[in-house]
Amino acid sequence: MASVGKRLPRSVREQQMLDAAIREFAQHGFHAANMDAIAERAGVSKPMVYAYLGTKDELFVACLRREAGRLLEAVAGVVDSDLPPDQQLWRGLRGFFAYVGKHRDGWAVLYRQARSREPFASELAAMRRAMVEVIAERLALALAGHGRSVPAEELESIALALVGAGESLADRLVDTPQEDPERVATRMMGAIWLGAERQLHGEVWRTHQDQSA
Amino acid sequence: MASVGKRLPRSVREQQMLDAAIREFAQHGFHAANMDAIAERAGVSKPMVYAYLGTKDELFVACLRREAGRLLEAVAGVVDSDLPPDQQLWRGLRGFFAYVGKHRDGWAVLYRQARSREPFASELAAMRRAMVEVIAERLALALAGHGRSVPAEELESIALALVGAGESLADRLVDTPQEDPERVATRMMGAIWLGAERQLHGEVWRTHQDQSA
Amino acid sequence: MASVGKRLPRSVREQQMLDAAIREFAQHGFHAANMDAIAERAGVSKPMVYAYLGTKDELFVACLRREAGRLLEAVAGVVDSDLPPDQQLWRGLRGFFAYVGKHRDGWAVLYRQARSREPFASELAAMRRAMVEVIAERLALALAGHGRSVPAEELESIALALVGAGESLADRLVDTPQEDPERVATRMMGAIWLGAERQLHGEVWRTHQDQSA
Amino acid sequence: MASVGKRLPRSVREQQMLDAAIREFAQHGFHAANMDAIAERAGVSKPMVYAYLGTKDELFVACLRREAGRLLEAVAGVVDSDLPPDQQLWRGLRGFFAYVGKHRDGWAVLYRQARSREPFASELAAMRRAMVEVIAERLALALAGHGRSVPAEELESIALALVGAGESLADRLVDTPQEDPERVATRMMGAIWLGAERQLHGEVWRTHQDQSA
DNA sequence: TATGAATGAGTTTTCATTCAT
DNA sequence: AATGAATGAAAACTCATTCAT
Repeated sequence: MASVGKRLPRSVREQQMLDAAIREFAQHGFHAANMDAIAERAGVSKPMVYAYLGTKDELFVACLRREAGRLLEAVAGVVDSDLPPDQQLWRGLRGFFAYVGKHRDGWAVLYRQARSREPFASELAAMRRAMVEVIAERLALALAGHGRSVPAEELESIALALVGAGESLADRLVDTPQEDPERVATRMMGAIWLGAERQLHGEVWRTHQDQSA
Repeated sequence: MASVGKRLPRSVREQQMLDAAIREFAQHGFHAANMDAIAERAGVSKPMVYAYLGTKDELFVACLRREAGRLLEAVAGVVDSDLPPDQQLWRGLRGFFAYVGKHRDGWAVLYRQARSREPFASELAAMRRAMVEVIAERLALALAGHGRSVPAEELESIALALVGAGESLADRLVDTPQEDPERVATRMMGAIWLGAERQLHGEVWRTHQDQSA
Repeated sequence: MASVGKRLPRSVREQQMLDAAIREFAQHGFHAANMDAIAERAGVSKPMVYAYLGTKDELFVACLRREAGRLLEAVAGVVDSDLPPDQQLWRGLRGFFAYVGKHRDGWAVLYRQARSREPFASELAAMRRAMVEVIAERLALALAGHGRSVPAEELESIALALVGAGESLADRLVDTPQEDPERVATRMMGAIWLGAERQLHGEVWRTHQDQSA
Repeated sequence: MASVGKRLPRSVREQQMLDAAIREFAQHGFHAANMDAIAERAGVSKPMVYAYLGTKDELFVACLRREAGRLLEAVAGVVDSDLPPDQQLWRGLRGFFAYVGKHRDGWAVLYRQARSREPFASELAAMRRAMVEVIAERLALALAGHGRSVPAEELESIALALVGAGESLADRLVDTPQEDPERVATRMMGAIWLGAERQLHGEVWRTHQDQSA
């Protein structure tokens, strides 16, 4: 259906299958996704899918990995570790939202699926932790540059909140065709960075803080 | 198994079933959850479950609603709309994390499940939107109190980021037994509010902002 | 198909299913046997089979066990351990062949199937070993009664040969409708016992034995 | 994998394939045996297997035939029809067990497998019948040499029992690496021949025989 | 000669769901 | 009110077998 040509080399077919699978997974969710449907979308018989990409689980993981890789490239390609931290953050976010906005069927949706379904959740959780680590580290570097330091736990919470906020905005971006990735990135910088910066400069929010101080 | 089929009144039975269902859903996820298992956990035969709570989907929705209701109560019970906005936020967050921390099998898990699975996703999305609205509104009120205003879109993004950050931290809270809800709430205030406040006071983050200013 | 009645108690249905399964297995062999066909033969839907008797493997084992039990009863019921060993052997054989002859679809065929297919083979091998042990023991007792003894290994080989001969004759019995179980038993006694007796009396066959001695 | 696709002559390739197939069949049984695996073991692509040896069934039969032929040679090569019957039997058995002991994969797998699986069973049954005939004939000749005769049916039963005992011992031989073929053959002669001889000499076992006589 | 690519057809197994009692 | 008995429907996965190159 998707293609007419027969007898293509393996690498090509695999990409077709991944494309098909990603669409199907994105549309119906992991469970409701149907191996028959995936095969049909790819213009291939089911056994080919199994032969090339294995089990449904394995196939899903393959999709996840391909999309994660692409996203990573898209982000890594625009972040330069010599820049000041807020510029890094900004570029990273812009790259991230741009990618998500461009591939509305890709990463973000799979990610949603995977987060709640073992055995993918664990794998994803690891990726996520890695990303949180990276961000926390950048923040620590930025602090060090200002001669300050903040407890690691604190930093991780900031990073985690940041990631969560990013996911949340990405979700909306995916579901809202007219939304502009660049604007989303800008807003997120506004919502997050300004506060993070204050924290990094030593300000603390306290239950009974004196607001005017 | 859980109880000895004692000819209980309908409302009690229903609660038992919901308890059982929530555990099962939390443990295995919506799809892998098994109606047989739920019935057994509830100490009831399957037809009873169907008679009282309907289809698997309906049952899940019932679970969702009960937990959402309880969470809402928990939060609404501690927020007083006469307080200054940051205090409202703080109390709301504390209530939220406290509830999530106490019912690790409840809301957060169902929520995770539901977000990626139609037809629940839409319903959840609605709840979520409502919550974002509420928060955005509070922020607007606070601003008005300071004689300022910010475009509605901006406010919603802030609120959305806030909600996302909250979910993210709640997720970790659920998965991390030793984590203390109070501390999580405090950190979140730090990570978010400080920044939101700056935004609310008119500061803006810009691509080429002058960092030293 | 086999029955018309609906809504029968579990125990009855289980027997019907076992009957059906045994026929199917006997007719087509384990692998080629078809769960659909078994269900149909039993006049039941497939899920019932799975619900009551489990997996194809488990079902086969259940068949095996039922038939083994019946055979055992049939044999044990006619052997009296107070009789002299040759009488025990004779009665055991007669019971065995009689049973096999009467249930040509039952034990012998399943046994054939099972011997070559893991994971049943191991289980069967155990039964077989047990039977060989029992026979070897009887032989040892008989010898002791005559004040003689023979190395255990030797005895086991005799017993094993005996069992093999029995299986062989049983196989033919199953495939040869006109054959008479009683006659088969008699012949086997002739072919085996006369020789065993000589061995038990101390005679030995040797490569270069003097035949006239 | 086994060899490096060297453009070998057909006959060689065929033998390699048969070797591979026999191993696979022996290891997994006919059904579970996998054509892919066989091809891989043979270091050849699947279409080659089909081109040279045909269908899975045909391939199995080919294996069967090759092994049967070799076994036959091994036995026929050592039996001299001028020898006295017990010597013929002895040599035959020794040859048989020696072969089985040396080619554990061939015998066990093929023969064991084939006995329970149509359409091979019939073919095997024929071989078996032939062998029983041959043995019965030898026995008849031996009897004639002594001026005696025994009903054909009787002889066949003896032969059949003999074959069964042989198979049984062969099976154990296959499963018991430390067992010595020569010893097995000796024991079988002891267990079987002594009795057969008595029968051939006119003794009969009877239900109520006088044991002391 | 030799093979990577491709598939039709079938199997076991599982579940949500509903009668009949 | 309550349940054991029963099933329709579907989904994942496998394999022997054959083209097209």
